Amino acid sequence: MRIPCGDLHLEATLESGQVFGYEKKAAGRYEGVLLGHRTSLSRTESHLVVENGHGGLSAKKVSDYFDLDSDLDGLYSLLRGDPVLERALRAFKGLRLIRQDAWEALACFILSSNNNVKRIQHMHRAICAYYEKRRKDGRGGFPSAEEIARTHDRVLRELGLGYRAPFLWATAMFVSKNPVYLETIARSGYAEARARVSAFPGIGPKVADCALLYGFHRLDAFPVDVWILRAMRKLYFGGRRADEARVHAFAQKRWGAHAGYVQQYIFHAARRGIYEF
DNA sequence: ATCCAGGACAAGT
DNA sequence: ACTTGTCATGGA
Repeated sequence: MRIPCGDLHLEATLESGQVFGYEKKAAGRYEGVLLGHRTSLSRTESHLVVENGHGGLSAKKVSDYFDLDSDLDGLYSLLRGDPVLERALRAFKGLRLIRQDAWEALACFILSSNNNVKRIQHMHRAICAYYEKRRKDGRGGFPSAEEIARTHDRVLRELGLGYRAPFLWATAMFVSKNPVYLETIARSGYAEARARVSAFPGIGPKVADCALLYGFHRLDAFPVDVWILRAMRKLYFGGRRADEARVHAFAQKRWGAHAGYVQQYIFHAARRGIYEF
């Protein structure tokens, strides 16, 4: 399948810490389970190339997944008006926020606390492998809340999740017993949605923002992790030790509905050494 | 070996 | 309201 798209930075999109299920197989080529389908992803100059052996994926679903129908011109003009953000734009224009599965995003970012991207990817791979192996059908991808809730949390520890295992298990239990709750969150305003997500065990303000941004496409969410904190302190607070809450409030006031995208560009630029800390 | 990683949480000021 | 110690685990 070939999808016309001039403005998608595939590498930045898949490697900027918003999804953990894609492996780079070669320069510019990735493999992973996209909306439940095993795929290989790559680009030409003008198209996104999706190889999907078993079928079942439509161009529209993929286009929606990569947010390709959203016009980013408003974001780009905002980024160009700020010398700090302009540098990130120049490096990673076409970085897009994926509309990934809400449950998977929620689960993955429970695993992200006090952790690094490489090991989160490793945990994701271990979890998928475990559940794929014990399924009757050959279905791939991240386990549903029901599947995880059915497992003993000792299994999750053995998969290497550490102290996060009981957090993930308890959240899976709640979500599987309250199947419409994620939709309730999706319909809530930002503050209420953030409070609801934060009520899950192992989810505080930062992970809640990640879940809202990546799992619910709430573009006003602004996750403040250690990278964002460092970058924002240096770039916007003159090196002062502003805490997470102040940085969060500053970003939402300054960037509003674009805060989530701004965060993604700053985060990736900081991690890739654009701002040289 | 010690420190750090897309933090959360409880306990102590 | 703000600071501190602790929680598994692997890589640097």
